[in-house]
Amino acid sequence: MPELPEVETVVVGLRPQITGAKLVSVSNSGKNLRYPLPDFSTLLQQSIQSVQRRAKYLLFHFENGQTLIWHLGMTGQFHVLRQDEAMAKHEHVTFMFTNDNTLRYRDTRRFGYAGLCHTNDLDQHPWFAKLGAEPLLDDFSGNYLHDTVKTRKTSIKQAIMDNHVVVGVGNIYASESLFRAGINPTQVANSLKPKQYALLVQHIKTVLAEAIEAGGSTISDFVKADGNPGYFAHSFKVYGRDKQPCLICKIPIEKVVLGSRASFFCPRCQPLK
DNA sequence: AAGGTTACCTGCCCGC
DNA sequence: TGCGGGCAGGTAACCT
Repeated sequence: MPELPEVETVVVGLRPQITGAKLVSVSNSGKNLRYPLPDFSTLLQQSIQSVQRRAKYLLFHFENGQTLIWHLGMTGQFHVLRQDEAMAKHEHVTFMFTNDNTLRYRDTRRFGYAGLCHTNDLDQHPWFAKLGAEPLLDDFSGNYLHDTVKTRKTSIKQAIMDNHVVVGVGNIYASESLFRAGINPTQVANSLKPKQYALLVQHIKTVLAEAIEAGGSTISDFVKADGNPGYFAHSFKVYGRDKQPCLICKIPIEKVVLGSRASFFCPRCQPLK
């Protein structure tokens, strides 16, 4: 489900609701997520000091120097609810706080996963150690992208969806940023012109920033922490628009499968070179 | 080392 | 109406 803008939206929504809250108990459905859940007992009686995003992970920093790391997978959702509100279908973890609030984790497909790590050791954690650049930071540049994919013969779309290259760009925003940059998704990653790497980087940054501004993209089940959908899906120019007219040149948008992921592009606006 | 395939899981939509 | 196949926003363990 969530790419970087959706995770950022969840973090921004949760932050004011749970920062400072002291954890009193944790319960779970008994079903595993992608991996077994961590032992939450060291977090009991600890307050959440801050909530951050890194790549597509949520980070909950606790006062004892531990960080709860959480990935939403494809269908993960967090909701802050009162303690007396009933457990929803597919709700798998419930965190109870001293202020009568609860943080609930729902995940239909259970591709989400969580882990615990000392905050100072986050960079060495296996989930983070090999990650590429954060797309919204200045070190993600045309030169960086060019240098990072110079040995890659895969498609440019698969390259920008690879966490080792740049984090947070999933299937939707990969197609959308390539359209904006006028680059064909099937183009071999190391064959772009220098200016195209810079252009693509610029468009990845702007499309992600615009999507964050819109509260993310809701296709079927993404919801913000307040339970409402994000609105960026209305701004899709190619994603899911197979056979519909290009918004620029009116010829039909095409669909191609790359790395077993659907990819959408305009053959005229994104010529293969 | 890069790249292809498979697996994890549920729900929905489509065609027969 | 029912069933099977394919597909869905992600990641990583395996192979070659």
